[in-house]
Amino acid sequence: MTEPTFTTLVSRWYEQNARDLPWRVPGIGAWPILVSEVMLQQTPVVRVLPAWHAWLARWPDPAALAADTPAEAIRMWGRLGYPRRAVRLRECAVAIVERHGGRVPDQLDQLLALPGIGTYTARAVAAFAYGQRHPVVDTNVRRVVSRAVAGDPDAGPATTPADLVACAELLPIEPAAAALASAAFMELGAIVCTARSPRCPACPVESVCAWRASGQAAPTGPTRRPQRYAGTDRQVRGLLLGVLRDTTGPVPHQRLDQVWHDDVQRARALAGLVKDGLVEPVGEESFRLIGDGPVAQPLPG
DNA sequence: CATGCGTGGAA
DNA sequence: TTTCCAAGCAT
Repeated sequence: MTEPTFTTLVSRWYEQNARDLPWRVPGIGAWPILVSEVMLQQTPVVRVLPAWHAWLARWPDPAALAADTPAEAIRMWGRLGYPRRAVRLRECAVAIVERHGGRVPDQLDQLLALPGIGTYTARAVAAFAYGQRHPVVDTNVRRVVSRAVAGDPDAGPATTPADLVACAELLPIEPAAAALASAAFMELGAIVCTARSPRCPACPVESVCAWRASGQAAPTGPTRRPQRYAGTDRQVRGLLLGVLRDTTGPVPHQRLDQVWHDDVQRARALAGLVKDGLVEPVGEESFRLIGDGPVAQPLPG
């Protein structure tokens, strides 16, 4: 099999144009890469950068995070959004300590079995941290391949097995080159072949792009109307968690009552936070971040 | 497999 | 001002 022109063009472009992101530093280690991948799930790079530095300064390895409380993980998550990821990342650290001696596993099935690690993240860690040859398929890669190879302006809403096969066929045989190609596809989608306003004049594969060749039909908008944020349970959860995050220990429910007027919705949101393992009741009157209790004191003497 | 799950900045 | 997200995951 010959290495496709498309892949070499994108890889060369990447070598010249890649952003120098800290988790791309050679030899950075699997744990920093894993943390970056989880933080980057639905959160923009510019907001991840400071949180990533702070997180790794405090918890340089899985064992350090596993030994701390979920509440502190939620606090250090700051306002990255989707704070369940913070709790899952800590659970992931616990599992890494228990199952793998504190070292991030390098096998795809072992990675996939960790909390908060799905198809994309497992493959990203295996490829970027361990140099293995796996297709790494995120929304950027699916869009790039959909356009340049298939000629479609948009990719499907979710990654399918067919997407993995299509991407695998684009990868060089040599594992390190394959990992670089995957990073290059992602970068091209993030920087040039963006969803709404692709910068085709700056694209390294404009000359071989099927979408371009077929007249570049306009991307169609989202298939379904996205849920509005204002007034949703999501917003109320965010407000409640904001108070709990900025307070150490239990918060009386009267204080939580002030964040939202609708009793029914507020109670539902709070119950959701408890159900999701982010918050726990303390007695009859208060709530706190999960595990945000007094640390066990060593006995005197 | 369609939904729920935060956030803050760009268009 | 309102809209639309941005390197997904779990259920």
